[in-house]
Amino acid sequence: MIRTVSTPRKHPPERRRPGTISIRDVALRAGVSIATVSRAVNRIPTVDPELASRVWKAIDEVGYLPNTQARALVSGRSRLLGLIVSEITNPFFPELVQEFETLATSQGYEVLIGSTNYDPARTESLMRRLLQRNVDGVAVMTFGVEEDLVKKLVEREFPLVFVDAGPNLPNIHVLKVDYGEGIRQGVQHLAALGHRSIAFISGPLAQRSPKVRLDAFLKSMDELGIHVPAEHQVEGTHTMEGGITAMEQLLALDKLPTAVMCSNDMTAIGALHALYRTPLKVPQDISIVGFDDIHLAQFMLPPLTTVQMSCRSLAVAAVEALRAGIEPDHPKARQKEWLISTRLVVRQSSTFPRGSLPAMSHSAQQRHGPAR
Amino acid sequence: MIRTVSTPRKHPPERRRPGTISIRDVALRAGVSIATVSRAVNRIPTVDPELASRVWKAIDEVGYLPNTQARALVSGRSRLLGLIVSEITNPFFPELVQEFETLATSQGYEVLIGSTNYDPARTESLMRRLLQRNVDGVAVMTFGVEEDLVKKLVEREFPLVFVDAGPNLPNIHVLKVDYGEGIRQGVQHLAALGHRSIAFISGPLAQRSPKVRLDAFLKSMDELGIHVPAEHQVEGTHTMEGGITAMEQLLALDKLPTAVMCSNDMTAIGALHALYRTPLKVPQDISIVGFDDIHLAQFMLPPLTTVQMSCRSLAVAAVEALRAGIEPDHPKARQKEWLISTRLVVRQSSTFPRGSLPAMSHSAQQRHGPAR
DNA sequence: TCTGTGCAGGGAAACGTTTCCCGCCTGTGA
DNA sequence: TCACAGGCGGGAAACGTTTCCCTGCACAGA
Repeated sequence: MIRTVSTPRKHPPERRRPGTISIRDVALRAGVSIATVSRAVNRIPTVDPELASRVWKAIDEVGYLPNTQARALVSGRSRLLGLIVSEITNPFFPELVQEFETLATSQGYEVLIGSTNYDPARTESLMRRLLQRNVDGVAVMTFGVEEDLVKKLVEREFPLVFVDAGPNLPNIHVLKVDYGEGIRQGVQHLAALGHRSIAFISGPLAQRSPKVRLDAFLKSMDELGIHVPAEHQVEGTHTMEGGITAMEQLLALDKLPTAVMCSNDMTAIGALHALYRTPLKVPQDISIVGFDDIHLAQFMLPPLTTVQMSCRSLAVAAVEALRAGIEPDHPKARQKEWLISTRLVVRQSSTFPRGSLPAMSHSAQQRHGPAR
Repeated sequence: MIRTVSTPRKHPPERRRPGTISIRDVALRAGVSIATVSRAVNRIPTVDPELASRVWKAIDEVGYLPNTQARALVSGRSRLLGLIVSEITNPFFPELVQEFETLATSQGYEVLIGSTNYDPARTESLMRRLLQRNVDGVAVMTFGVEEDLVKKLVEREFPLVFVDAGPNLPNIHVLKVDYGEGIRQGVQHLAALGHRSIAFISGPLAQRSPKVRLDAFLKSMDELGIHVPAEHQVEGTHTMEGGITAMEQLLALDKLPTAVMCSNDMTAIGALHALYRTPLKVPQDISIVGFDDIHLAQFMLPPLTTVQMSCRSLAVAAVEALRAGIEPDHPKARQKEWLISTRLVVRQSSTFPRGSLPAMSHSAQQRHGPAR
């Protein structure tokens, strides 16, 4: 090692974790230069197979693991992805996190998860931390966080993935969820069963995605020529508590709707709970349809009819879109929008309204019939 | 800059992300050395206040954010904590993750979350990734993963936190959950109500924590002199599905128990669902008691009586124990065990067994009475 | 045999910090 | 006024990689 000007330091500090072994140890043991070790590790094809195998043997013997931070420092890429969700305790998100994590790690990325809890201060600090950690890209899966909260990331031209809508800028990818399709299926399913009085419990309408879901519902109803009175549009919070409260509002009406669609499954589950406390039976007295198809949905009583938005598709698209933004020669680097489809999953929380036998075939009637 | 031997490189590669600004830019702008900037940023008191404020002004103007990887590389500390859970989709864990994350980030640490999904291969790769990322410490909150899966971490003397039990080595901290206390309260609660035939649905007994919970139950029953026949100990999986299956096993018995304690809340919720499909009423015909007190528990029908293990206490202890292991002069550096208490939360899924009025005061009877 | 070409592999720069070490400046005491 | 002590701040080493550049060797062609 060549020293340039000053005298060598007297007491080189022992900062390394004792067990840590570096590329230098491998090079020493294999009798090659560290450059060659690096090339072998990164599977550069020009390295002599004989040398490479000596290197791999040495790596195995000393138990070498490349230091990711040094790698990141020099290569400028951290192989870290940020994943921002609204609240990790909402059961939809762990499922998404799990899929995202599995995909990302299988492709050599690590995931830093942050939940905003709808708190701007928390989001702000989250952004700063992600920037400091030099994440390669961030997926903002919040279904409607204010965009200016992430403007720091936008400014620095980070690869970003949004759901539903995002600023139209380079490096910004948007996962377009096709709410229309699934929600239309849901509305038509209820209409086909004979429902004409269908209420909707929305999410917090200040957010983008809940608004879009409500609009999709109203549009589908309009297509069928069914009027939705104002008192049949109730704003919830996308939580079970919100679903309970909203359902109680509907229950207080003079004339109950015969079916209720909900903006997400937790809301629907809340609605079910509110109904359990009444003499009303689901689905005989009132049909309930959810949205998301979280794992819990199929275990409800009755199992919840719901519109499925596949976590897996969302995660796959998010990871692929991020990689497209990160890796310059990715085949889909220019693709800005990624479509996520939704579809109805009919279970047992929906049937024909009491008293009005539907104009449908016998088999369909059976299929939609009550569970117990 | 002094070059030693070779000629300067001709085309210094442009690897930096365009928007990135380094400590050098700040130093330039503030007219000080990078050493001074570093000292100012780290609030070293010897730096002249006048200089420091110039530095902070410059930092603000250029929008400087220290690069964590470079910091980690030189300081040997990544300020990353690993958090290993069994499966993120089990509702207990997101609550824990949220608490842990909030605490860790408020103390300047970032969290890398990994779920093992009970898959050794996945765990293996998880460990390798954590080591490569140079985490400062790892909390293994799996309630019973095989210890040899983490032996790489143990070998390298990483600060580690286990739940319930771990190898007795330096740098290993153990969160001792006092299952006994809460479970005894649960058993005594049921016994006081008059139950003598109490079944237990355990978790997977190959794991450590489920075993400990079962033992605590048996011990408490033994203390009361109540015999537990073998067919009243059913092994579940700590999932809702497991709870359903296990409850169905119990329902198939000639003589039903009058109460069932469950090793976790998801199991209890599964048991409730299995019972909904029968004419039996909870709690009038059979009492159900859970364990964990997840958020969902209070929204069950009826709201679930359960033993609370505070996520928050667990997270607080885990983070503090990790810091104790990481920071050499932490006040509690020598503390190896951290006690987590549990306590019964009485809701409405437990009451006296049908037909046998309990020998208790009127007020108590009312308190434990059926909800609806 | 000599020159030219290609390429594998080694030396060292660079990434952005922290921190050691030393020089210089200021202030104090004789 | 000068010597000396103390402390602030700057220069540069070090962290563990990747990758540039260049050397030296093998081999081919004349």
